[in-house]
Amino acid sequence: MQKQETLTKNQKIILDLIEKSDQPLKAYSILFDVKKKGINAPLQVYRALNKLVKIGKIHKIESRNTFIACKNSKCQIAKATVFSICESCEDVTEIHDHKLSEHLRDFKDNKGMKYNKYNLEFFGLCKKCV
Amino acid sequence: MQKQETLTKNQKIILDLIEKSDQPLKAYSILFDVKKKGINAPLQVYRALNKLVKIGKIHKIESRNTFIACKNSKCQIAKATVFSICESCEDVTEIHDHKLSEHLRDFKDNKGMKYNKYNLEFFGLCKKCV
DNA sequence: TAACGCTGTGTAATAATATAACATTTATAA
DNA sequence: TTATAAATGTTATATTATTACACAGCGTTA
Repeated sequence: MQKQETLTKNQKIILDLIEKSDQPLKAYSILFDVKKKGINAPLQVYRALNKLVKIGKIHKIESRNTFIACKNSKCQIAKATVFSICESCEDVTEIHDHKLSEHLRDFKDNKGMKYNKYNLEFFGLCKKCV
Repeated sequence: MQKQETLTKNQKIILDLIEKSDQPLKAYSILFDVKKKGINAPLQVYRALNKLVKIGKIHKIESRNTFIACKNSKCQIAKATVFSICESCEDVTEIHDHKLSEHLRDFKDNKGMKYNKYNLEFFGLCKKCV
């Protein structure tokens, strides 16, 4: 078990906000929203975001510079992430596919590289936008 | 066949530079390097980069905001990219793994999403940095 | 208790990445 | 030739993220 009780005030405020949104949020939109709670500077937001990413509570969507809560309770460390992104409406969903995860986890290149993490982003059009 | 002869002057200058580097380059470091060739503004660089990405000559490493040439002559459109990234020395290699590509290409989620592109980034430590 | 290391805080300034808006030019196609 | 799509050059600005510094809180341990 991870000790999630140890989140600090700022970290909790920001995690709460992200968890309440089903879509990814941008750092500066988070900043705007938490100003009423006394968080005033970008750095305060980025520090909390970095920590939350580190402990696997949220993920960063690299191609969009946004942050989304991890719904998978098992996913305690951000080692392996797969997202589906609609290029029209920007809707993002985290994918948990056992078979795919297996393949990615087991992947070996021919360079002797030691992997500890991966991030996969699928792009396309969702049902609504097709 | 793609008509690669149709690259414009700016596009050629920037593609040349990226191709000569075996490691990914940042937009503003490219800008610095091409100033002597009369390219003066960020937008000129970004326009060329975007075009080159679009036609598959280069790829963007999303987690690093850098651009790397595609060594695979078949890779004419940037639909499917896999990179290995060393978190210590930041060395980046493009991976072409047939089996992996098959799995990714064939991936279907349960949302009825229509994919046209994916990007996968593996992180770890390269031989030198282990 | 005191000294230390570690993590987090608050604040100001600034760096790094990327785009908007506009006028103009060049290339391609009808 | 005209028109139309794509690229250019330029200025300004938006967006994303970090550096630097002073300090507070907490657990360890000497």
